[in-house]
Amino acid sequence: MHGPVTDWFDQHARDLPWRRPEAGAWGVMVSEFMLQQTPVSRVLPVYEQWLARWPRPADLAAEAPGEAVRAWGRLGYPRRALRLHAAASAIQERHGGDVPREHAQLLALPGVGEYTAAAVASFAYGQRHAVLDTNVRRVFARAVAGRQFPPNATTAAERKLARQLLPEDEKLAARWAAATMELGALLCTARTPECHRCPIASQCAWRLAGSPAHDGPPRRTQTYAGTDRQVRGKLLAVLREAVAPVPQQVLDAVWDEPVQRARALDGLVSDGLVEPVGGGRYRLPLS
DNA sequence: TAAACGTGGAA
DNA sequence: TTTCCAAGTTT
Repeated sequence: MHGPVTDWFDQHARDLPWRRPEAGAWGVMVSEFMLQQTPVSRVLPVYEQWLARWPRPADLAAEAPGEAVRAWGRLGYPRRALRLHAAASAIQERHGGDVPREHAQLLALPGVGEYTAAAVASFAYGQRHAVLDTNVRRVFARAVAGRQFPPNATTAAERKLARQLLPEDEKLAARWAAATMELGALLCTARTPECHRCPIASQCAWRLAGSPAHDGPPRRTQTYAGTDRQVRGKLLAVLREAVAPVPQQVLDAVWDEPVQRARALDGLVSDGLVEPVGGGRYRLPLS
């Protein structure tokens, strides 16, 4: 199935800015942080702003972490901004300002997990790594395992399968990784897959089995309304827009339940996303 | 291992 | 209107 998939990719791959040669490893890394749990369409404008403002890791490392949080805008999960800033600092201190090539060194950076380390090594440096994101896992679940959806958490069996399917040739392996991910993102989607356009529809185990509905344990869904996360989001939105420290009283206006509001603010402070400056005032972190 | 962690667009 | 979903990591 490799040929059809990589051929399809050559014809249909999106022209995304982080796929252009000028993006470099830093561009790839920034995009990978932003794309964690966030759609491409929302990442695009913020990515352009970040790369224009901080074209190298050293440029971001020289800024206050709060500026990263501010520039993160409404992408969500703002701890990613903090971790990307910390990763830039680590790259500056430990790697002379260059994004490391070694998977183990990438993995040691803040905010870089199994997926992101493999993605940067593969996409930026053309190395041979099994890149297992939600798209690839879904493609393999369907094409190989004959199931509609992969398990909730990545399993050893999935990693083994991904390694087995990885072409031996390094450059081909990197293309395969990008191609399987793109296939999952564009055609083999979660909700309404476009099997009629899929280059491996005739070999897909799930289709051949009659496209059976998901049976295993229910897929985890998350609530949001009324949670601490929603309160944190409202608090941080005020602080992102503020140019000066914000009085407690202003923050109090975003949520009426005082216990939950205090808990959310404490959480933001302990996460390093918010800095108390005394006198009951708060701001995005300067250090 | 499971829960926490944002946000907004599409179905 | 509600639910689902989006290139995960950390604890």
